[in-house]
Amino acid sequence: MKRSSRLSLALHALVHLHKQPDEAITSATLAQCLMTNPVVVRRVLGELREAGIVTASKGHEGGWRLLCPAGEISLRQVYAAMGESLLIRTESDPGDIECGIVRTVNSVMGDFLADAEALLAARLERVSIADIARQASPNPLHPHGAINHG
Amino acid sequence: MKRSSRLSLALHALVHLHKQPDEAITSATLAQCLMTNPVVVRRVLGELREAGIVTASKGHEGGWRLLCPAGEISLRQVYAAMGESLLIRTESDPGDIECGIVRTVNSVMGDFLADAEALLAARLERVSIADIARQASPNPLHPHGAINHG
DNA sequence: AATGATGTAACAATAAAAGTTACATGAAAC
DNA sequence: GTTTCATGTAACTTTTATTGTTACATCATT
Repeated sequence: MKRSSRLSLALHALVHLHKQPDEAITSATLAQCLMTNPVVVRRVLGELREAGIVTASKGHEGGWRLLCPAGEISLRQVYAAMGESLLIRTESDPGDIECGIVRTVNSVMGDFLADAEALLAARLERVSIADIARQASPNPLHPHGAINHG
Repeated sequence: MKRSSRLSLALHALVHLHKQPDEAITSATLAQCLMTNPVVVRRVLGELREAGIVTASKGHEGGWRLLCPAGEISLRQVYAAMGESLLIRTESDPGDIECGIVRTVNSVMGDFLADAEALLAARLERVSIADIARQASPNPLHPHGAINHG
């Protein structure tokens, strides 16, 4: 895994959980699907658990499940749950603050980013996990659309 | 300096150049203002030079100057010149591409980010370096800022 | 020529993210 | 109640991106 891809990981995992609603999926299995480590999966899904999107059960037949239908899980919820921003912070060192120009640049960019953040959230609200799953395999009857990837 | 702050650095430098239009400012001087290193300044301003926003002259009395009035330099131009995105890339490893779900997640997020990028650019277009300079230290004598034409 | 600036390569230091190991905790099966 | 298997989490290592630094070639001006 290379970049800041926790959001991607989360979305990917959620689609898998959506596609297999009958039984819980373990971190180890998901890790194989996502080509990463079980602990990384737990870290990411742990945030989704705290946000009430998924649930985890221990022991035999344990693992992860969705807590609500995939059509009701918006990307905005997932995004918010991850506690990270799609926007890069542009602020400079606190030490620079004594310079009025730096303060203003930080302020202008801060306002701008806050604005942009709200805009992004509004757009993410419109897409659900089910939308992604649908797009991943539009027609389950067609062979290459219906493969159970993993 | 901590984070991805090249855009902030660029804006800060441009405001300084705007405020001292009579003489060129050296990388060393700017580095002091921006609390960073002369080479870093050259790297950042070098991109602005390639974008036609500033010019650099060598030798005695050399340094950096604006190529056009600060009121005509939009943050979008500066943003584009930096060749970086305010949006974090969310794609996973190329190795993951064999999985249809990963492809779809990457595709969905890619489309979304491209869309968002255009939106950000449109908003950055509306703010100029002069706007930031004005906000940093409003000039009581010239409330609208002196247009440096020629 | 001497001076003083940029341009750039090469490397070091730093910080952020992800990967890994190890183990405690809890739930279900036997 | 013991065993088994899963999560929860801490601690550490590895990797990657960014920035900082040094060094020096290049070029313009005096």
